Amino acid sequence: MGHLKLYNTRTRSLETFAPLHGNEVRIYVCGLTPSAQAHLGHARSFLFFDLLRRFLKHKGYDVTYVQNVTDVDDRSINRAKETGEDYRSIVEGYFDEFKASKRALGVMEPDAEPHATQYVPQIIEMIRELIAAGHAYVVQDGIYYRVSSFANYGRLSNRNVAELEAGARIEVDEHKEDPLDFALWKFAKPGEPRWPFDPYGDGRPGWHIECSAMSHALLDPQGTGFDVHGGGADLIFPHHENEIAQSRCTHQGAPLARYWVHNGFLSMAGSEKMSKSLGNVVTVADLLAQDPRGEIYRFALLSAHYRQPLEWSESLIAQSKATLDRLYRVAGDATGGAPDPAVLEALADDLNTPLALSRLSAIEDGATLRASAALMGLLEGGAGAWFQGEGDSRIDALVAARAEAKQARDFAEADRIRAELAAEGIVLEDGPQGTSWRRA
RNA sequence: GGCCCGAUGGCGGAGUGGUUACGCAGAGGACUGCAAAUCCUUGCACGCCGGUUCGAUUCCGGCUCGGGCCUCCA
Repeated sequence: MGHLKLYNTRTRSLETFAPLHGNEVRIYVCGLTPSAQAHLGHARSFLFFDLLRRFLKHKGYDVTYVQNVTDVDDRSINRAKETGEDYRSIVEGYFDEFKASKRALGVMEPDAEPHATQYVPQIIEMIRELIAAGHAYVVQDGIYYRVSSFANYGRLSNRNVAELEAGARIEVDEHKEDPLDFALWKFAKPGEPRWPFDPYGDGRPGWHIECSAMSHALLDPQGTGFDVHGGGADLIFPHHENEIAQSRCTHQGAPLARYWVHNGFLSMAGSEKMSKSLGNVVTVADLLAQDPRGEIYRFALLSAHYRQPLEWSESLIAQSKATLDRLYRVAGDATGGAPDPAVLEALADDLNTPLALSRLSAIEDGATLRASAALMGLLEGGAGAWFQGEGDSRIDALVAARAEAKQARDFAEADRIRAELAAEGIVLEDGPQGTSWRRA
């Protein structure tokens, strides 16, 4: 075991992880564009990278984790136009909601959460460099990256430019030299948010350049590359391909990141990838309304390997809840254990969480179980919190009344009380120390 | 059309060239006033067709089916 093996999209193989510099691990994950409500699929991605981060920290690495926020884009601007609201309040609203969801799932805060609009100077600087080097050109509606100027374009996603051009749709925008060229800067139309960029014109950054500029500013000021770049599998092309093109051309050709890590998608049962446009979304808030124990959903999301598709269903939730219930019973209130090597080994194997979760089930010692589960951010609540709720005097009174009835061998009354509680989702368990209760 | 990934028992989901995943659900038993929880026992499997092999769910090829990307996307 020992070393982490991680699947690298760039080489399409499992590699043994080693940091670029000493004990430092620098991770950049493409975050959210909060111009619409985020859903569970987004949560899955950030939950996975949270796990990677926790694991590397556990391994003793000094991890810096950066996750950006694309706080201005076409969609938020359009929504602002429709509703008359400021695009910033739209973005902030969705972003705050999503932060709450992440908290509920036990996802740690990133070390930095740069917003694109805070890095406009750095973005502009990078665009200037690209123009100066002949990698970008200015036309009527914006500034574009010249894909043909970068020989390695397509390397990450295993595509070649000729095929991409053959398959490219006819662009509405005929200002570009080539359909594959992408926007670095979009000139502002009347009423749109704008930042000055002399001498070319006011406007806003394109999506791809934001990530190149922010990872450079926060993780890699030397431009020699950082360790892990992550995101959803749908970002491989074109987003990450474009980032590489931009960054390598401004960093004397150094690779942008050593490991490229991508997670698979979440779908609804019998459906395609979860997405707003298909209307098949579930939000974390929806789930929390059903059962506020966010850990259930964390567990459920970890039950499939991160690169595999995961089909979300009611039965997955029920299974996760049942398993977690049992784990909490085994864990009890034990503390001070060390993680089980078998769990560590499973996680070291490309974060094989389904295997790690099954290893967890085999642990009999409460302290070991808790320490092992903690690696995945699980079982972090007290056993009492999970089972008992927080001392409800009404329920306690009913339980006491039932005990009396039992004492008097009035089982009809005892069962009536039990049924009454069961109707509101309270399950009673009689043990040697008396009766305890939990929420079903 | 191009590129990529997957196909395991009722469900989720590992793994392996020849013997057990594991969890949830189910069945039987113990315990219980009856339950619940717990413990014991237990049934159920490797998409199809070829090939390699003494032997393949595991390796190779083909096929079928499913998913993803090729346009904004976690």
